[in-house]
Amino acid sequence: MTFDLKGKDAQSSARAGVITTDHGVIETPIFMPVGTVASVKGVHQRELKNDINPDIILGNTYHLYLRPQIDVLEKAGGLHKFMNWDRNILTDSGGYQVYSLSANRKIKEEGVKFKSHIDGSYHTFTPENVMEIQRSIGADIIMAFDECTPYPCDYNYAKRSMKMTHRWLDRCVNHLEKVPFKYDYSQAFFPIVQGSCYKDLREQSAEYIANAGAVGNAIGGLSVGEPAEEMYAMTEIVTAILPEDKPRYLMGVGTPINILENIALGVDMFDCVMPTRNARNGMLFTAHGSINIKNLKWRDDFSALDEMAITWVDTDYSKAYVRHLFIVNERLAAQIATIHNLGFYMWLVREARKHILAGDFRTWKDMMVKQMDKRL
RNA sequence: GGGGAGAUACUCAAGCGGCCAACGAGGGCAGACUGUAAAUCUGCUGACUACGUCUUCGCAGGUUCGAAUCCUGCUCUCCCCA
Repeated sequence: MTFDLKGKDAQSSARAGVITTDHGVIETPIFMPVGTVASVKGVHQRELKNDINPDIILGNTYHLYLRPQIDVLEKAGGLHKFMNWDRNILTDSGGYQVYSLSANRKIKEEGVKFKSHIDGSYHTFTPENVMEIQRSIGADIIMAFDECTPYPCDYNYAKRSMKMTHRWLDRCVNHLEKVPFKYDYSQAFFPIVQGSCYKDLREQSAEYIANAGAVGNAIGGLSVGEPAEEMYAMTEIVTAILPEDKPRYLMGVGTPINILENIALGVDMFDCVMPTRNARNGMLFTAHGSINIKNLKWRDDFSALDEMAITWVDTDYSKAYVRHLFIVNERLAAQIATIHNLGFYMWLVREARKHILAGDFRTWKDMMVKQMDKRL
């Protein structure tokens, strides 16, 4: 994997670059749609490719390990072939499940013991076996096994957890050297900065991760309930320390505004379930803020779903019709909303890239944030 | 014509003397959702001059300190027999 910086914003720390892998190029800043269990929920791969057109999507180690299980992915020839996606894939390591499934797991130095939410069976994830699993899944970018700490998080716990995540990182790196690529393309490995919302811990962690010398670096443990200002403060501290010539991935972020603000702080990659999950729940993101299309006020509004017409669903369907589909619980509602939301997120980061290259990102970003902050 | 069952809020449906403005489900309205245990979850859903007051459980009377709940009559619905 390589990363070439193509330009920097004249008004902020935003950058535009190109990541190149064996599955193609990724123009940054990028938003990566989340496809946890080998599917970006609600859209066909053909729609994803043709209408939304992301350079890279996400998969999840924990969920794919449980179903369809690793032997199936190996027999299929890797996740790309299994799901018929020939562009880039990044897999999260299961570190987020350490946080989100906290009721069903136990953390030890050796690793994390999970109780499967599907059949109650017990499974242990260690830095070592997570690396092996990710080799078998075969994503282009694989993530270190970490602990995503909750918010708020006691300082001493955050510090201990961060240090364990660092030790786990060393174990991931050491073990990865012993496990060759399983398919005919290479994989890049990203370590993850932790440290909760503590400035000194974030600095320590960013330095530790920077010293690991990876081809790309991630910031984890944010967007877990902290105020946006704290998130930005942490990102700013970390991006100042992480190497400039490597892509920076802010995990799990976020709202359209979160993304623009973090691009301004020097983040290159984002992923979030928000455009897909919220689409299924009737929330549409637009350049003028988000709307709940299920609300009564759209009942007889026959105007285009979104005048911006970023994707074809925006003009093929009216607000009243899509509201009706949600009200009568038609699956088509979720499909239309998902294409719309992902289309909007992709538009947002592409537009950001243009403005970075033009040198006026900050001005554009401030205008967009102001515009999206007020609801329709 | 005879016998039986039943009428409860927008709908379905509990309740069968006081803890009932009335369980539950649906529907309706609104909110939440940030490396997906989420096509999910939460709240509200008789009226109002709203920590209280008022009008509700087919209709009209009655019994009782007190009735959606008991009694009488009426209206309507459904089932069985002729």
